[in-house]
Amino acid sequence: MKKAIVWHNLDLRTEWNPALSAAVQECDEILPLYIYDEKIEKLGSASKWWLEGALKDLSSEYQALGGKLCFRVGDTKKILGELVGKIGAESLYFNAQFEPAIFQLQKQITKKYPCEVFNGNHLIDPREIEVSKGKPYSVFTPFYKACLKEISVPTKPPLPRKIHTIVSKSDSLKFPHERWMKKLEKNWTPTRREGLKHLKQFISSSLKKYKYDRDYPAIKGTSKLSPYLHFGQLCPHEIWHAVKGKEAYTRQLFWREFGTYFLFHFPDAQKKNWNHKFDKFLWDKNPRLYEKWTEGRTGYPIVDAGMRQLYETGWMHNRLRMIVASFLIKDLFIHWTYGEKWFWDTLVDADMANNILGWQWTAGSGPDAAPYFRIFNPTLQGKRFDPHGEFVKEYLPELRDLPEKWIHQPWKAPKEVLEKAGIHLGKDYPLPVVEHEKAREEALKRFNKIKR
DNA sequence: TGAAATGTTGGGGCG
DNA sequence: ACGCCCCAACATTTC
Repeated sequence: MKKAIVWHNLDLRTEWNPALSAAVQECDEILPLYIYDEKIEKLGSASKWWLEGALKDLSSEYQALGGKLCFRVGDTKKILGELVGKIGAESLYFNAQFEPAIFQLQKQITKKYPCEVFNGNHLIDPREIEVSKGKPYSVFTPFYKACLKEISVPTKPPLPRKIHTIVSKSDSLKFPHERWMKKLEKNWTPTRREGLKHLKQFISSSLKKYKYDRDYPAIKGTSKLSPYLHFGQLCPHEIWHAVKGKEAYTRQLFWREFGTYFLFHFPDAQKKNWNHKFDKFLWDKNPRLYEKWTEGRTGYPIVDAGMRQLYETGWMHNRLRMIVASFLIKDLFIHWTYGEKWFWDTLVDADMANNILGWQWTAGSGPDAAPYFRIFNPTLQGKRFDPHGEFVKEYLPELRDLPEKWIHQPWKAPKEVLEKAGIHLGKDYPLPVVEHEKAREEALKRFNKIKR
């Protein structure tokens, strides 16, 4: 009788799960286990909400297979040690995680117990992409090309209709609920079935025009698969096969790989500027402005609409992530780590590596980053990517009656236009908290100081 | 996965 | 008819 533990991490699915498939094939009985360990990674609010739903869903997937998932809260090593002894497990099966803390933990576990480790959550293994001149890739395109040259994506691993699991006592699946999470319930269903539905729908209706549509927040042109991918309810391998050949989308899948690769090779980047020149940058501490940014009350409609979409739905369109990030950093001079924290807490797809890469990219301190002088003009970005103001009006109903011409710059609208639209600036909708043109000049000055 | 400043060109108005 | 000027429209450079 061979017994083993299947240790789930961010692979909350039974199908398309190489670790689980191998365990079921090679063992007589398994104990499927998920451990929530805050010492390894403390989740944000939105992630906790999603995790709870995803674990419920995983439980029911196991039930459908005639098995049962064990869920525990606490210290991973302690719990694993206890369970290995209790059930007499010969080995552990799991999919690799490459975030620094969990990677180190998995490494230690591997030394302690016989383990079978698989790559179930990523298209590439960051250790296997050849580094050039002894250094990891720090530019996306060559990295991407190297991946495509190396890559061989496995096909679906087999999983029997019925599996035998060992039942062990579980902790409660419930996280404390915040009132805010009601908003998430309205917008998301955190199950694999729903993820598959999104995938199917995306392929049939948006994939063809993805390259163009993905930049327009008013168009539902993106896949919205990110939370399902993050929690491993969908496997990147199955997405790869499903969208095969669509370069614009595949490229985005590889930005996720690049994020993982980047943080794996530069774990310090989690807290510190990857480019140390930026350590000398003069940031402002301005809690009042930061708060206005989080609330979507900066007076720049495209920024505010993005921030409110995030708060209302737990998700933000990619184009807007770039715009609001540029605004926080280059118009308000607030350190990127503040933005990173807010995203971590509120995004349902909050992913450590992607989040860090995204923010360092915007700040200019990351690899292959936007040059410091690349500063988004929120009015122009609005006009370009939400030309009719449809998106802005969806999240800023107070601007509903403002004509297209002024929708991205209400402060410039003539008095009578504002009156007719029923808007008293500074009351119904804020005046701009900073003047972009001046902020831009100031940003260039400050960036110039650290250039050299 | 920028935007502003500066440079160049060419058509049309006009003396 | 010609040259001059103006200024879009586009291209290039700079931050």
